[in-house]
Amino acid sequence: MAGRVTSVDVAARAGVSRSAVSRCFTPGASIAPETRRKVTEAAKALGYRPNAIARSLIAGRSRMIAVVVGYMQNQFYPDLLDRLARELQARGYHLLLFAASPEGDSDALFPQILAYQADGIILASATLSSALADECNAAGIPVVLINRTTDGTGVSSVTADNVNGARAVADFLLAGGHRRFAYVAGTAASSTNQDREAAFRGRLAEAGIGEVLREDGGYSQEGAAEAARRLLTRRDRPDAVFCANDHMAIAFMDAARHALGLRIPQDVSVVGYDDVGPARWPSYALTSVEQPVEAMVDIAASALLDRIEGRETAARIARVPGALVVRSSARRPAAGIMTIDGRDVWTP
Amino acid sequence: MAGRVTSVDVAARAGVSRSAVSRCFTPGASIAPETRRKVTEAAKALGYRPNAIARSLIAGRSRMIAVVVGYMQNQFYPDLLDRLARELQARGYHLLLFAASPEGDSDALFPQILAYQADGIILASATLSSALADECNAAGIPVVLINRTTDGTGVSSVTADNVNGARAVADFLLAGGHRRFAYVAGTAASSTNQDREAAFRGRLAEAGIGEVLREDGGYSQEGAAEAARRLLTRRDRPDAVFCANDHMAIAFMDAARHALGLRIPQDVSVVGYDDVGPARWPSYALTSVEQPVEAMVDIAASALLDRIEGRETAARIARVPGALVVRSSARRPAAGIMTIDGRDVWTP
DNA sequence: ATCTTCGTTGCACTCGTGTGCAAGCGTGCA
DNA sequence: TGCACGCTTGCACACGAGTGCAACGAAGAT
Repeated sequence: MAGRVTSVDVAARAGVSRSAVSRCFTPGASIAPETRRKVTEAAKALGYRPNAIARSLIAGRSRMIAVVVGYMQNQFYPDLLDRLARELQARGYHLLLFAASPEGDSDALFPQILAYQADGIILASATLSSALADECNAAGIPVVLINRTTDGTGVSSVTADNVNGARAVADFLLAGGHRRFAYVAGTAASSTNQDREAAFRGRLAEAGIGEVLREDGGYSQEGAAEAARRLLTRRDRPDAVFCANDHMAIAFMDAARHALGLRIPQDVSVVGYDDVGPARWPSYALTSVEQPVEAMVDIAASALLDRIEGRETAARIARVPGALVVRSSARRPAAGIMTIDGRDVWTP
Repeated sequence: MAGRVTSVDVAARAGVSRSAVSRCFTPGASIAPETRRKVTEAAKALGYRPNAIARSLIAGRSRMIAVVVGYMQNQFYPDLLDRLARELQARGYHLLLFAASPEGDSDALFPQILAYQADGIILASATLSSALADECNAAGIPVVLINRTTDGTGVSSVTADNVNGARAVADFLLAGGHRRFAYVAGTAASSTNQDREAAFRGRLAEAGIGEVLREDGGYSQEGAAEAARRLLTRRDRPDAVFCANDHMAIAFMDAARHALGLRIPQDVSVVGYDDVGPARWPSYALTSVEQPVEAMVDIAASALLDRIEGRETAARIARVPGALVVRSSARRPAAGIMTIDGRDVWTP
């Protein structure tokens, strides 16, 4: 029962006081080398590990970060979670995972997060209600949103540079000679979706394209497949479709090919957003704007920990640029594509 | 600063002792209705939430379950994690997530799991070293392995019924008239891989097939693609390939089609294991043995919580059956396929 | 030899909550 | 009316560790 060893046991065996044991495990505390040796030895012999729970109680910091995720079908979120767990572990923090129910009653999570004294909270979902973020912020818990922004002040956020990303998609499709455009939307209320749609339409409008078809895919594959059926059976079928994320783009492609018998990109070009793993699978070879998971995690972790550890008090709003990775799901323009590190990238 | 409200504040406002506050939030404690009302009112007014950390300290139970995952590329694991988080939340537990490094030095996690006083631990990976499981078990922490078994006693495990699953694959491929078989292996040391391979070979041997080609895919897509290149460029190319999981089967199919120009299933039949989301995507339509996430999570959670809460002391070894879902990545036998709940299932 | 100084140590209090124990109170029965 | 019983309640201790404070000892300075 190694789990039941306390500092009292170690102190007794080492012949010192309990304070000495505590100081031995507290970096920077005043302790004689000889005492440290005795304590370390006794601790090892007994298999002693300081109880993080008790430490949290007195320190007022749990070194736990609550992470709330919505759904995991979109490979972007598992990747994010994986990186996040490693990054936080490396920095001495741990990750308390909460799954928000799809209906968005994530408010029920607030008391639980509070109860566990999480030092910070990361909301990783484009669709979570921002009420949770505001509540936590009001309670004094630093919050970082990933893949979403909010109007509430004091809340940090890390997103892709959706505006420039969506503009690049518009430029890329225009350069490819497309004429009839469509947008398959994610959840309309999500800021990420709004930014992508507005920037895409805006750039097209600058180029004189006023009409952009629109279908709501609700960030789901069923929604995207349905959108494909509706868009691609129109008489004035679009020849270029921008899906709000890869997860939907893949379902869109599958529906176009297998349900409607169309060829990609000959009959219709498809572009996604995220550049997740499956986008690279040869069956899709999806042209997509990358959302750099590593960079986003680094920034999110730093923003959160800087606030938790008091190095900074202001909220940080970060927009991370990502390349438009060109593969073969969309007609390629004659110029503007460069190969960088083995990837074809749109650089007009 | 709603987070700084303690039971002392609530007691003062309600005009009762701190004990009364505690009892108000302890199910089954002796407390008068009127007192409860006063406490509840004061608590609500102050935004009081019992501190789970302090509660854990005194109760000796943290109501946290450590979950260790290996990698998240294989969609099975995100799905598992998602279900697990919801199930544990529903039962009043929370999930402390640990990402094990791919090299398998997951032993560094042991002290951390111990320090946080996790009530139990779930190891969700086919490839994690069982040393961690044995250490936790020795420390008196209930352990459940998912997707892996171990020889160590006292450790519960939940796996698919790999033996019957792999046998079904062999039967299915034999019924489809295939002659030359190959197996793309996962990590050789994983019990899941061993079970699947042995059962597959065993069943084929019973049918008089002694030779089964083998390539190691190491549970990675790169490995599977390489395996495809090696197997499918042989003079005696196999006409039926069983991949140890869907994640590899998908990469195998992509390599076969796009790198080698083969048709599936005309030139080669492919069968996977797990029946993850992408297996259903029309581009793959992968025939695969299902690994029922919901059932596995239910069993794992019950097995763990029954031990934690003292209802049971023995370890439980569960093998969950899963159907062989027939799609079009493998030649279909003339008979033996039934449609159940909209799925084509192999039922010889 | 005496005083000062600095590093080290232990005492005791603290974090926020659960709970055994005994006292308090009200009620029902004889 | 008196007694016993049961439900409530508060006191006090416990959980396991961090830390300010004062005392202690050794070493250096005068």
